[in-house]
Amino acid sequence: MELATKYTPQNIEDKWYSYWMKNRYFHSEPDNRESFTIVIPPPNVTGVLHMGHMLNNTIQDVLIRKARMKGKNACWVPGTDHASIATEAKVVQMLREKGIKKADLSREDFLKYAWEWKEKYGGIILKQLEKLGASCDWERTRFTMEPDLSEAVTEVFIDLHKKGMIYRGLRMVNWDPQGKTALSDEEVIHKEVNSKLYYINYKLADGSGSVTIATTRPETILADTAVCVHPDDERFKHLVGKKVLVPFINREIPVISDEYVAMDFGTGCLKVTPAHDVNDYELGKKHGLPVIDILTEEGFLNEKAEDKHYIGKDRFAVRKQIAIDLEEAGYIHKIEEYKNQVGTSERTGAVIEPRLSLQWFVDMKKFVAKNPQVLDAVMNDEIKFHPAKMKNTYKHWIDTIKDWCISRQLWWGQRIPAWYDEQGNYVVAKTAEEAIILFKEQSTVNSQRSTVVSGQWTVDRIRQDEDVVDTWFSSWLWPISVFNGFKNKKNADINYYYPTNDLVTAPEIMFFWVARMIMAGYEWMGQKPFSNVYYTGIVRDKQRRKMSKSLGNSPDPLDLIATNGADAVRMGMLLCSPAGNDILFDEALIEQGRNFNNKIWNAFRLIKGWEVKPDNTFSAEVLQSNQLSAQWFAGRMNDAVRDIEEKFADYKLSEALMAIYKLIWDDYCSWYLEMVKPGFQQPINQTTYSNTISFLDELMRLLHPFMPFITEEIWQQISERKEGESVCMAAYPQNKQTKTVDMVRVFECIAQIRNLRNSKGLSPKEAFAIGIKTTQQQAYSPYFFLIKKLANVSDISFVETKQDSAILLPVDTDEVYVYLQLEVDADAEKEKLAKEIEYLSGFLKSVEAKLSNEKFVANAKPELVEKERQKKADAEAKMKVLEQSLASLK
RNA sequence: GGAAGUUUAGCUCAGCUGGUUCAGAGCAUCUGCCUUACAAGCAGAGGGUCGGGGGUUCGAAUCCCUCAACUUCCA
Repeated sequence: MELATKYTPQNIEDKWYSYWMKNRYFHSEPDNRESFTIVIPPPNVTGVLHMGHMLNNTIQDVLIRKARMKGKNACWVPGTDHASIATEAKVVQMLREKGIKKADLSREDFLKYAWEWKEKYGGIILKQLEKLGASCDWERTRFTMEPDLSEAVTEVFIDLHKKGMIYRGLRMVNWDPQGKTALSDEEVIHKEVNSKLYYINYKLADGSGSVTIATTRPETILADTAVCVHPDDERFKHLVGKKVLVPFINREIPVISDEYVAMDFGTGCLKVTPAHDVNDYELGKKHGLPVIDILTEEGFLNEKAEDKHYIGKDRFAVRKQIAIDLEEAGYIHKIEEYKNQVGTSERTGAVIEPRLSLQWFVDMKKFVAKNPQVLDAVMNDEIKFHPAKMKNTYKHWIDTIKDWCISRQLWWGQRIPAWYDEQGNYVVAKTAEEAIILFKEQSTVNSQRSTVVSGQWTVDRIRQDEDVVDTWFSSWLWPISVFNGFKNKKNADINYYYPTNDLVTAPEIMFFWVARMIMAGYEWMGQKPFSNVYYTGIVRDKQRRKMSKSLGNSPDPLDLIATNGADAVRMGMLLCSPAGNDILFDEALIEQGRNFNNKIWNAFRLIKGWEVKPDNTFSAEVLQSNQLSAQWFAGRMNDAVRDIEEKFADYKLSEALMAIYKLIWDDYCSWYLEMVKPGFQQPINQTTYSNTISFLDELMRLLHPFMPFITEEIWQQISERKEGESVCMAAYPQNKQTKTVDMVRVFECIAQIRNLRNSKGLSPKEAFAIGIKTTQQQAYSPYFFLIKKLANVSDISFVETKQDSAILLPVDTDEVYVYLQLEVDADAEKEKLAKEIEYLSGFLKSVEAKLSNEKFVANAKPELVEKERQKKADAEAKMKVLEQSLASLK
């Protein structure tokens, strides 16, 4: 059957993925082999595959496939996380489209809809990963909200609470008025925005004048409870202790002094709004100021704002309106353009409102103090970061760690296992029944302390906390919970797979996830969760812009796969992504991958088309040449395998891939295949054919982790394979001791002749004879056949002197004479030679300078000095050749 | 405002603990070829004062100082 000249991945990829699945190659069960485990960074159930996922999962797949071929028991656990805010928003929107309001639903009904939604759409992203070729153990797919994993979350919450590392407290938190929930610090993204700085006059209550404050948030003046100046500020000293009136509502508030105020910012007078600013809150606490919260959970002004013009309106609408009103009423001193940082919600994009509320927190300082390995393991490389520079950022975060706000005012997620009685006392327990027991115990303890706590505790008289925990509070348990390490601490899976080996993730979630997994690992397993963390870059477009839906600059990965094949896309992504560097994605990269596919495909076509005959029907010359060629390539491959192994060890995947690319394209295709290729419609000898096939077999195995599909297709075709065999499970090539063949001079000779043809415009079809002057005939004599074949030379002989008409080509320290009746441009030749002599003499001079420098000879390592001497000798020999040929031109 | 990182060819990046005239790879570019595996290809070629300045050293892309630009993280 004739094979097409172009490789078409489409049918091939689906065919092999089904084959792999059918044979369950990706499924892992504990056995006596060494384990190699990766847990996927669970994508959101709401997610669809984007370029970042492509990169991230390609890398994981390369690592896991390689480990599998190395004979390890490879297990890549897939799954998704429930993404409480994002999913809840999606479900709310879906309901709205159906005309249902969330507020009209009970929690149970809402969750029913949410689960329905999850069942319908939650698996999309995992299906998409199959297209990429991801070799996940799909039988182990987990979801952060499935019962076992949820139970782990509850247990961990209770455990931490018992250990005193979870507390409930009234704090200033990051409030997302759109999601109507608190967020952790990590979920807030600071953005610089253009805004305005309003200078507003506050009248003194005694009528003796006014003070001017500066603010970017004039709507919050209605929540002001003081004006503050610096105690050393001479301008305002006389005002301290007086009262000023809040515009419009004329509330009397004091002028206080505190060193917190920056005298040189704005007017030096700061309005203090404890309910709506973190710093003001602290200031308020210090000075005993009242807290007036004028905002609702949606960010609308409430009745505490007093002025009915503004009550019930959105904070931004009020900001505009009040600015106008203040101006009209003559309160505005001036308005300046101003750039400031505004926190926004990572999920909804809403501007974050600092809000005082009662939330649950993890005491992170205590946690880290209890588990010092969290920092130490990373710093001493027990957990290696790739690239290592990420350690700095990690350390900084740990050193300045802040408490983690884990409660979310949502329904989609694990409900906080805290129970309240009618007096507002609470206990933390798994079930209502257990809570009641705890309440009773607590009451006994309390009454012994003679504090009488009244109350009857029954299931219907206590209520569970309405809130759920942060999704990351599930995710940080992932490497443990996917193996049921909480449910059954000693089960076979967790014993076998934990700690996992590699984690591949984006640097953006180092704090969200990586750091917290490390914390959880030490706290509950007493061990690190993984040994290596590979941080991928961010996928950007050519203009370095982050790829995003809103910019529309991201190609659809599935389209890319459909048109170019997964192998091409994988290669395109990997080639340009050294660890930790952003990748500037360009479809031209995929083209390179596609071309590479095609190159491999055509090499395969060539070999497949050969007619094979027994060795004894070939001349000794051909047999010897082919044997040497095979030896040479075996040596090259062996070097490459070693090199690739080193690059893998350093997690330099793009370099490893490049090494394979060059091995296949340059060494195998451009050199080896050309060396052994028989003439048109000529047969090839059996031994060479077998060698060529086994080389290709090995190359396919080397490349398989990067380009799984084409390698499988070809691997299956080049030899008889048994049912159930796959390159997935074939042994990864290993470095072995082989006899290397030095063909450097032969290659250079060929290159020089080709170069001559090129520069002289000679047809490659026109053969000519050459003579070689060398002291090392054995470097050439076995290769006459090859030189003739690859450089189209008709005859080769060793000579002592150059014929007048011959053209001289320097090859190392040898001379190659080309016998051609050719007009030689003597001047141009002379110039060329002169240039080279000049270069060499410069080189010699620098070497001699080194050698005559006593300090160099004295200080440098002896082998280095020896090397320099060798360099000198070589250069001198080469110089002689050049000078002779220059002389011969004269 | 605090911290870290980056700066090497047109582009993306390698260059470890100083030591081949050390400046390298892929892509792109240019030249010549439809040579029956592949034009998605073949054979070649050209491209860089290693961000600027200063220092240490026999010797600096590599170490130190300084300036500049960019990026990221934290507040």
